[in-house]
Formats: sequence, C-alpha cells, structure tokens
Amino acid sequence: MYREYKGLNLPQIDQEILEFWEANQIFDKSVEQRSENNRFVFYEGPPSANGKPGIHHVMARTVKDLFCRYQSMKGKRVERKGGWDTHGLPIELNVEKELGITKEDIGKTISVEEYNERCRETVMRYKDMWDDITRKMGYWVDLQNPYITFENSYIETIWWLLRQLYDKGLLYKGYTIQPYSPAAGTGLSSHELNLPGAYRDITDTSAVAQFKLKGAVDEYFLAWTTTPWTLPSNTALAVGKDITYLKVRTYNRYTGKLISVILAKDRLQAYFTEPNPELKPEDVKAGNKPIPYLDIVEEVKGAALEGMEYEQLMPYVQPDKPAFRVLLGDFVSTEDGTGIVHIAPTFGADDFKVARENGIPPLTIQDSLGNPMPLVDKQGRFVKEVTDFAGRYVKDYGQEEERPVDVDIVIKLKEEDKLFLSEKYVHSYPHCWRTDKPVLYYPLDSWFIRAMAVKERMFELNQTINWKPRSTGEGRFGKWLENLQDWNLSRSRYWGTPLPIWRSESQQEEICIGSEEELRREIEKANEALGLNQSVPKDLHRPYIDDVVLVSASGQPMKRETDLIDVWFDSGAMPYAQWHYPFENEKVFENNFPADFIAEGVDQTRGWFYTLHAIAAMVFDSVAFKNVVSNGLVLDAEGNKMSKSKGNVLDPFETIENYSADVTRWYMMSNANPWDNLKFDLKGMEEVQRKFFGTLYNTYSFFALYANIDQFFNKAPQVPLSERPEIDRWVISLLNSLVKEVDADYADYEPTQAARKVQNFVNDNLSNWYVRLCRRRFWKPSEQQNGSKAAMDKDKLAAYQTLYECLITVSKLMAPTAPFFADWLYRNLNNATGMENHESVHLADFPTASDAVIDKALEQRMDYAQRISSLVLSLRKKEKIRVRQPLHKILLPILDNHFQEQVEGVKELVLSEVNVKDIEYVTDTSGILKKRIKPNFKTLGRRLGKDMKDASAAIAALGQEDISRIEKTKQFLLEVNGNSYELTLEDFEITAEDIPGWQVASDESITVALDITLDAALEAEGMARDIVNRIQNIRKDKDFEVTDKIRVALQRDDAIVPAVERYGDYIKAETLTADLQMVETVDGEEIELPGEVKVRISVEKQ
RNA sequence: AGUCUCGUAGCUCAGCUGGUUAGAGCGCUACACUGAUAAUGUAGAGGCCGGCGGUUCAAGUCCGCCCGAGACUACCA
Repeated sequence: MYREYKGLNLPQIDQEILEFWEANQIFDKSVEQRSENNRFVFYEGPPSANGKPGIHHVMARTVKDLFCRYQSMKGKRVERKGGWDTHGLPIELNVEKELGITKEDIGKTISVEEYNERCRETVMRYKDMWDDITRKMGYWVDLQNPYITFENSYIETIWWLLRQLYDKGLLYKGYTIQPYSPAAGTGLSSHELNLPGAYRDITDTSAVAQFKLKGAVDEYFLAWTTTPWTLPSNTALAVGKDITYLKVRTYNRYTGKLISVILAKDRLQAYFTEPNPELKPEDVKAGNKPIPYLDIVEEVKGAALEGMEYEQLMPYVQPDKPAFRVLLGDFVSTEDGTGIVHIAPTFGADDFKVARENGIPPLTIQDSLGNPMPLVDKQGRFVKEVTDFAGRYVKDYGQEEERPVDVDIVIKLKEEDKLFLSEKYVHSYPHCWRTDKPVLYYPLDSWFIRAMAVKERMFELNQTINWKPRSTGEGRFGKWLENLQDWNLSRSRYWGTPLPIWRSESQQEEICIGSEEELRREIEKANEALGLNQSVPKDLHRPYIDDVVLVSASGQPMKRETDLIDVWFDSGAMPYAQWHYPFENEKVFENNFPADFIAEGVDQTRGWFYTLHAIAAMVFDSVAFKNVVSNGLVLDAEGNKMSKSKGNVLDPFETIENYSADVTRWYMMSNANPWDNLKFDLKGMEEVQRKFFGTLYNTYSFFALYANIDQFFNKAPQVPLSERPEIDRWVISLLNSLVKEVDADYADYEPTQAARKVQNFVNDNLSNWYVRLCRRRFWKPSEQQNGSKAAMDKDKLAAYQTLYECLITVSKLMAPTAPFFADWLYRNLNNATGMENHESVHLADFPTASDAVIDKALEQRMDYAQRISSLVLSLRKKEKIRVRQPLHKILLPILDNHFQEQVEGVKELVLSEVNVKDIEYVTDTSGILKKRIKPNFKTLGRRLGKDMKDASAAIAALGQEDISRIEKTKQFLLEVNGNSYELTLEDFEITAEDIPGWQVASDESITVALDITLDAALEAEGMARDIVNRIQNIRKDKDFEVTDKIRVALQRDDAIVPAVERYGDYIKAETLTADLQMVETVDGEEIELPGEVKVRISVEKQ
C-alpha cells in the first residue's frame, strides 16, 4: 500500500527521514557504495565552533550539500571530511571577554599556558549546536573524523608547508608599515581596526609646508599633511604624472616674503582667490582664508617635475643615501591638499612603497643593537636626535603638555619661513580598540610569503578554475591576483600556529623546522652543544614551543621568532593538513587533491579561496580546486544585512522547525542564484511550502488514493509508450527533457535553474495539466461497479504507470536540493512497488534521459492545446457561458498545414478540457479571415539598414489582398526611398487577426472563435452535468466514500426532464448511482440549477 | 578611494547572441470551478526596464558617465 496522510507536515517528514537515515546509515552507504576509483573530491571549509551557526550558514551548506549529493547520485564517491577552524583572534577575544582581562594581562595575571588552555576549551563551545544544525538541515558531512586545526598533526603539516616555502626562498623577514598601538605596544591587524568604534573623528593640526627647490631662489613645493610630526622624517615628495601643476607668485602670509609656490592646478582655488598684479604683502595676512596672488608664471605636468630636488625641510637626521627628490605616485589625487604628497617612508605604507621603488631611503637612526629605527620610538615619542622635540609624544597618549607637538612643529616651521598655511583639520582616524589611543602607522618586522614572486603562475592557474559566478573569479579574484602583495604571515598573539623559525641573537643564523622529527634532532643537537635537557613539547603551541632553544651551525643558541602565523594559513593548508600529509596518508592525499568542488561565501574570496590557491600554487604548482561556488549574503526581508545589533537575525533552528529544512533549502536555491544576495522573506518560504511542496504532496496523495483503490503496484508490464495516449507521451517527453536539463544544470553548478525547472514541471505541467486532465482516467466509475481489480484497463494502467514514473523521477531530481521530502516521496512510492532495490533515494542513480521519448513536436502540440484551451475559456468567460454547458464548435483559423496537423493530434484533449464538441478549421481559402502582417525584423533589419523604418510603415499599410498575394506568390517587391528589395515569405510574419462576425480571442500567434449557439440537446447535456455536480457535492458533504453506491430521487421539473431522460445513464455513471428516480415530491434538500431552477433531491447510500 | 555584484509590476524574480504589444509567480480585485480542496481556472488593475548621454535602421539587452544598495580591499597625504 502507498501511505496516505491527513495533511502535509514537512517538519515531521524531516524528523521521520532523519531517523531513518541515521538508523540505516544512509550517508555512509551513499559514500561506500561508490567506487574508490571514481571520486568527486570536496573540501569542507572549516567553520569556527566559537560562534553560533546562523541562517547564512544554512545557505552556504545547502550549496555544498546539494552538489555532493548530486555527484553521489551520478555514481561518484564523495567523501566529505568535516573540520573545525580553531585558531584566531575572535577566540582570543572571547576568552579575554569572559575572563575580563586584556592582552596586557597575559603573562602577568594569567600565564600563557592557562590562557591557551582557555582558548582550547572555548574553541568547541558551540560544537553541539553546530552538529545539531548540520543534522537538522540535512547537511551530510563526516563529523566523526574531522580535522582540527589546533592538533599537533595539523600544525606539523603546516610546518612542513612553511619549510617548503622557506626552501624555495619564498619566506622572508622584512619591514612593513603596519598599524601599531604605542599605548599597547603591539601591532594591530586590519580586523582590529575595523572593530566598531575604532575609527573616530579627531581634530589635528594640519600643515602646508614649503619645500625649497634646490638651486632656485624662494621657489617652493607645497605639500599638505595632517601629521606634522612625520615631517622630520620626510625624504621625498610625490606628484601625479598627469596632474597639471602651476607655479604661482604670491607673498607668504606669515613673513610677507615674495615667494613662488608649486601646487596642482585643480587645487588653486583651495588656497588662492584671484590674481592681482598690484598685490602688496599686507594684502595676504588674512588668517587661514585663501589669499590673492600676483600671477601664474608656469604650468607643467607632474611628469616634468619628476626628479627635481629640494632642500631637506627639518634636517635633524641625514639619510644614508641621496634623497629629497620629487617622485611620481599613482596614488596622488587632487581631492585634498595641494596635489603634492609629503613622503615619510617610515610612517606610511604608500610612502614606504613608492620610496623603495625609487631608491629613496627612509630616515632612520641606529638603536642600541645597531639596528635601524625610525625617528619615533615604540612608545610613540621622538628620539633624542630630533633635538627640539626629543622625548615628546607624537599623538595624544595621555601626556600632560602645553600644546601638542604638532603645533610646536608648525610654530617652528613658521619661524623658519617654511610654513605656507596651518589649519585645524577634522578627520576620521583609527584608534586602538583596547587602549582607545590613536594608532600609528609604524615600521614593524614581519615574516612574509613572497606571493608576488608567483603572481603570474597563480593568475594562470586561476584561469583554469571554473568560478560561479564567473565574475568573481575574473573580477574580484583575478584583479586581486594582479595586484597581489606579499603575504604578511606574522601575528603577535598567543593562540595559533607558531612560526617554526629559530634565530640567533645576531639575527645572522636561522633555521626553519619542517617536522617534529627534525625538531627532535635539532633539540638533541642543542642539548648536546649547550648542555641542556630539553625534549619536544607535547603541545606545539606557545608557551612550550617558546622554551625550546636550538643551536646554530656556529654554536650560537637560537630562539624562536615569537610570531604566530596568520590563521588563514591554517585553513589554506587544509588539503594537506587534514590528512597529516606527507607524514601519513600519502595515497589518500594524492587521491584527494585537488578538490573538484568547494563552496563558501564571497567574503572568502580573499580569505579561504585565496589561501588555498596560494599554497597550492606555491608548494605544488597546482590549483587547489577546480570548481568553486561563492554564495552571496543572506539579508533580511528589507535587504539589510543581518546583524545582532539590528536584531534582525533569523534563528536557523526556529526556521527549520517551523518550515522544515527542505522548504528552507528549496527557497534559498530557487529564489535567487546563490551568488546573488538573498533577501530572506518568510512570505517566500510560505509560498514555496504551499505552491511547490503542497502541490507535489497533493499530486502524490491523489495518486496514492486511487492507486490503493485499484491495487496498482506497478507489477504489470509497462504499456509501450506508443500505445499510451498522447498526453502520457507528452508528459513523459517533458519529463525526459526535464531530466536532461536538470542534469546539465546541476553539472554546471546552477542550482537555481535546476530548482526552478523542477518546480515549473511539477506545478504547471504535472499537476495543473496532466493530473487535472487525466483525473477521469484514474476514476472510471462505470468499470468499478462490479469490483475494483478487474477494472484495470490499458488506458488506466498507462495513466498510473505514467504518473508513477513522473513522481519517482521528480523525487530523484529534487533529491539533492530537498533531500528529506524527496526521500519521503521516493520511499512512499518505492516501498509500495518494490521496483528499485534502494532503501533511499540518495542511494539511487540520478535519472538518465531517453532521447527516444523526447518529442519536441508533441511538446509543441500540447503547448498549442494549452493555449487554445486558455483562449476558449476566456471566450466563455466573456460570453458568460459556464464550462459545464457543452458547445458545438471552436473555429480555428489555419495558416499552414503543419499547424492543423499538430492541433489534430491534441483535438480530443482540447475538446474535453473546454467542453466543446468539435473544432472547425477555417482555412485561408475561405476568404473570411482577416490577417495582420508585420515585417520580420531579424531577416530584414540587416539587409535594409536605414530603410527599415520606412519599410516597416509600408508593410504595415498592406491590405488584405496584398497579404494573400504575398502568401500565394511567396514573394514581394518592396520599394522604399528609391531602393527596391526582393522579399520572400520569410521576411514577413503573418497572423490571423479576426474572423469577422465572430467573437475571437488571440494570443501572439493563435486566434480562436467560439460558436455559442445552443440547441435542446446541448442544453440538456449541460443540465445533466450540473445535476452530476450537485450530486457529487452532496456525496462529499455527506462524507460518502468515493466507492459508495447511491440512490437518488429528483423532484420532477420541466427544466430537468430532458436532461434526465437523455442523459440518465451518464448521470448514474458519473455519480455511482444505482437507482435514479424522478418523482413528484422528494423529501430532501433543495438544489439550485441553471436558469434559477430549484428542485428537491434526496441522495442515500444504497 | 579601488574592485566586484545588484537595480525590470506593490513583493520575489525571468527576459537567449540587440529585432518592435516587456513576461511569470505571489499579493490585490472580480468572476468561475469543485471527489487533488490548506487546491484550481479566467479576467482586470499595476512598468519613464534607477538616471543621463552614446553606438545602431532598431537598446531592458551593447558602451560611457552618474545615482542608489551591498560586499571585499585600503594608512588617502
């Protein structure tokens, strides 16, 4: 028996199927039944169990799950090893918040050991919740043997990878300018700068300084800065190559001296008002306002300024190489300032870069160890070499002083006639989130991966990757690769993978450790050489690893560089580290590299996607993945990003409990492409639930109800397709077309296309057309009167077989996206028939389409049938003739024989659908058709070109005779603007527009007319149908079983006599009436029939 | 600031390589239908296809600029 249900309860189906999967290990079987030699490799991007799962995780994981399930059904072995991302700043922050400590406390109030122990505990805080959502949403991933990034084996693989990079010369220590908090004494990551509240508006003293040209008299470059404290460190100026610069003569507003200044033409009006050849020094004294000038003496492009030299502005320290030149910088703009940028390589990333590219040195002094250091120390104070300001803080670090040092610098410049202008300036400036004090951009030592060296190769490899959507790969990711910078690996933190590099104090000797074994050997060596008693720490994290001292070739002790590495390296290393390659599982790794498929949010483009790609390219000269889907964000119904502060986050557990996992998954996939942002709207969820799952459920229920009655369990041989009715062949043809398309969509990572096509098929074709039109075939009362089983004739059998095939195929097509309902449907069907020996749809093969049964002509035919029916129904509606009233005929204009043949094939369907007796074809030759002619723009456009417009008007003006002549001769000589063109029938679109004297309806290419005259026979039949309808309603009201036989007594009335006399048998057959009487008085309810006829009727069970 | 995505009916989305009445579903209104009924059919209202400019005989579709939403990247001096 097919299971029957009282109503659709999707969350309950989730539950039931989930229990079934677990009890029978369906996931394991789905993997293990497939050959190891036919793999589809998937990498799971590890989530961090340190935060709770959100609805966007359901999105990302639906994408991952569905392609894995699909490939699994296509016969691939798809192992899905889960994983956990366990390192990183968010975890540290969490711990600190819980303990109420800051980073300064580490090593003081809490030991590194304890601190890391807390991190390790915290990391898996929400693991249970993650496992739960994974299970409930139907995400199949192996949670039994996940990789965990904090395990020693994982770290060892990372060390091995770093060693590979080291040996290739791709790992180096260097300087960069990084955000640095002097108050906290630590560098900050860009993540920390992006914390809320980090950027705040502050007021600084800005200065436009005058840099004196070498070899000229009182000529100056003007450069603007909001950080005057960087001026002593200036070593260059930057201009834009294509920016136009002016040399302007004026007076200095502070000293009244005649000067010539150079600045960008676009910035002139920011500093000057108008020219005045009569200008006097006293005219320019007005405060900070723009001043007049004498004249403009020169205009040049920035390129012409390149290489010009100027005198050092604040000569406290001398550079060790030639400096103080004008450089070209592409970052120079004319939106602020003077269009000339002051360059202090020690305090700006752009500055650092452009200076290095041009061989300009930074201004540095030597620290106590003889290493170069900038003119500001790590506490944020000027060094003693900057005599005037020695020891003063460059920003507000809570010191007490009369004026900020910036102001004193400005005063000094003013006194020295080097200041053009100084103003207060309000701008947004980053602050350290822990100390609340301003951040400095400061040169810091860091370890880098020389990613730029493999830039081209990464770019090439990227071109072999199939990105979904393409634009992310070519645009966002491709552009990112083009502008690739070296990868800053260093993080000065505690909970993460330690950098396995040890250095001697002189910094001259170093070693990069690539395995635990190597570490052991080196430790033994060191123990011997230095007389120590160390061993390999049980835990490779800090602080234990920091205690290890190694020995250099020259016998010097070496200490570990205290940096940890960027956690992104952890996740990018997962293809290797998840298997502890190369220390174990060499074969396994080789079989699972690179991945066929990965998926993650677009925000991972520069995260996981990049680090996977970079490591694979650098270490293995390979891609890490062949196909990648990057999904967009999940927004709320208004299109706002979901965030805790807005309170618009959706609890995924609640959503799944209320609507089911399948509705959630289906909604997410069908509503928008996964790479577009999804506006998550519960109304849309309800629509999916009702329209798609509701309809499919109804279709199944309908099938189950009658199949059970008829004992149809698909045991009889299949009726050959050629012997099935047109509509069966049609739906099977569509079904096979569908299989083909959906298969291609899934293979092409287009889940939205696939879902929408399945949905359209189920709603429009299967339910609203096939089942609706075929209802009678499942329910043939006349043949059921003498018992049920005998009633199975070939037509009915064909109907059952056809519907069964559609349903079971749909269950497979939808299985990747809606795994629960699909399995429910599949098992309900297959458990009753036992046709396939799979216990679950997820163990079945994806359907294959048979081209032999795809009949495009038939599909077109049925399309005609649907359109003709729709037009006839709209005519009925317009004429207010109910559908139960039969009519004589439809008039159908025929423009070509092929159309008539096609319609002939579906004639019976149309007639029964619209309740009309016949179709009469009105051919061209009858002369009563009125036609419309339009040019075929596609064929004519190219030929006619500019004449097209006039031709279009000329063709529209053609009369009926012209049209029929064109149809007969199949040619036409068109003359426009003195040009003549030979046109053929192809160059026109001719449609029947009207049948004069008839009511017509038409869509794009089909026109129909309806004969609405009635005669006695038709009226009687119409009445009979209405009587059937009323009796059926009563049966239903009285809750009779569909198989119950009844006795009916009708009150005699002239209006119904012809109907009962002529169509009594029909009425009886339709309503399972054994005995139908017309009597004078009836003790029963009153029914109303057309023509305001009211009669009494009694309906009783026999 | 740069890079990328998106902008079509009240809402969610289709609109293929440019081709002439711009579509669907939901919602709304009205009318039908009724042994699939938490369904279904038909009709109606509802569109400066974000704006401006360009290419073209022809632009929702191609190009440029701008506006709006979002993401990522970024020390704008």
